[in-house]
Amino acid sequence: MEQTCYLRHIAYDSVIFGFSGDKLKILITKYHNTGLFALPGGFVRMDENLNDAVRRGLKERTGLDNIYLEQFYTFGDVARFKPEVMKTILEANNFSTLNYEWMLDRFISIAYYALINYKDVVPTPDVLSDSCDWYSMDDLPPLMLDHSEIVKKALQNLRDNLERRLVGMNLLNPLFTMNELQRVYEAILGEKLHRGAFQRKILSMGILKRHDKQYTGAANKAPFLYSFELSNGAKLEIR
Amino acid sequence: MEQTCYLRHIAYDSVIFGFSGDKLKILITKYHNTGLFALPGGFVRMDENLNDAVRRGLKERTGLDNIYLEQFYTFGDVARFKPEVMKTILEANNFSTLNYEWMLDRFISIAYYALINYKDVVPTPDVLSDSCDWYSMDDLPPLMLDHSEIVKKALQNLRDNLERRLVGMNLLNPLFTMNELQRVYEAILGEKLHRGAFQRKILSMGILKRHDKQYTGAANKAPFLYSFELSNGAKLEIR
DNA sequence: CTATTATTGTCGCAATTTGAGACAATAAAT
DNA sequence: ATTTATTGTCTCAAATTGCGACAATAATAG
Repeated sequence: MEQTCYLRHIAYDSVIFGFSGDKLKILITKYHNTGLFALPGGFVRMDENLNDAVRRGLKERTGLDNIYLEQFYTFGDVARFKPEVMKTILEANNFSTLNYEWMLDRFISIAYYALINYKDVVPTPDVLSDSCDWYSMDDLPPLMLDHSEIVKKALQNLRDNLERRLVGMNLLNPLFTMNELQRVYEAILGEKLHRGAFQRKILSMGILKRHDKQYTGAANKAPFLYSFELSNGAKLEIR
Repeated sequence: MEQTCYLRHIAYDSVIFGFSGDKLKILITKYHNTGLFALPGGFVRMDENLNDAVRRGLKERTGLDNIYLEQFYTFGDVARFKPEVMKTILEANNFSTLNYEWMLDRFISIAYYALINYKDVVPTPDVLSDSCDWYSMDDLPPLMLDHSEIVKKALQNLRDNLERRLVGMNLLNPLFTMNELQRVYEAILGEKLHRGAFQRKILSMGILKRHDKQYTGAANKAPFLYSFELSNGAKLEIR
């Protein structure tokens, strides 16, 4: 983690979405001894693709490879330059600000959102953080710098892309019921959808493969399980 | 243009769209004595917002303020790091590579697209370029580095945003006919649209104000002129 | 002044998509 | 066997879209 290792002035932040208990959640880290909450982020090595840097960070935080990842905006206002904040974090961790002076510079942050299966993840804090935990989108702690704005824009982008790309299933198990999928869509869009119309629409797209029924033990008709599968050689991008 | 003035490793590129002769066009600059074509780009000052840097560059290139501008992607692959190219440009302009060594570093580029009224612009080359001219999207010269990819992605984004935001009119005069607007949409989407359906749809959105007719001298019914105007307090963002 | 021509604003109709409710099927409990 | 909750599917109305048609009209030609 030396100065020469990373591109100066460049950082990334990631909004990592998961779905649990009918709620859309994201991963938030908390820095040691500071009470500061932040999005998981990191820096780009000199010899590393930007996208690869983000995937590396995601791997460290979630243990997952092959995550659905989307870049959505780059934040570059001068107002986000607040060296005191970074200084606080470094000092709270007994990092000499001499060696890490480059971290006190102005940064531009490229923001990504990721969709992962909540169950697959054991959130792991990094060196500076003492926790990395899920928070419901409707119950986030106050975030440092402009991270609240980043989250807001991430959700906005996810919603916009929900129909065009077919990303809902990335938040679920490989096998899921129609009801689970609908609840994911409802959590993302923040509104109730009509069951019949939703089922009809999704099925008409021909991207789901139907499997055996799921017998949950509940006293009612068992739902089919589905997996995401392009039957014909259809492209992922709709339209 | 000294080293200390700009943020290292950070550049922007802009895809500036105009509409003329039923064609969608963009501005391309050509560097002195090199035969290299590129998108208009620039750097971010230490004390300057990223978005402001782009607007500053746009102002220099087009003379226009208040341009419709959209950030769409940040390109950060290592593969775009080709110091020879920049060196060629600097040497062709008799710029000492000593003073401009920072320009030979690896850069991450934040890409924007702009929509402007073709007629309003007198394209102006910068210090390093000997021309800044319009090129039809279907007849672009070979562009340096990954600039062709940037253009491709810009068009893709513009198309995706065309319905959601109502951006077509930014390429036209304040007063325009329905036919002109349709031709803009067709140029962007790259397909013919049905006249009746287009008119009905646009008018139903209630965002156009109808003005007097335009008597062109042609032997046919004169079309109405329209301007873009939100009648009720509607938001620009649709949906 | 009348006929012609090209283009415009608008309408009608069929086809398609969407919203909302209804109903039979069914897995498990009573 | 009956009840309960949920599922898959259907029907019908409402809204949207694709496509052609028609009258209106600005200028020109005769």
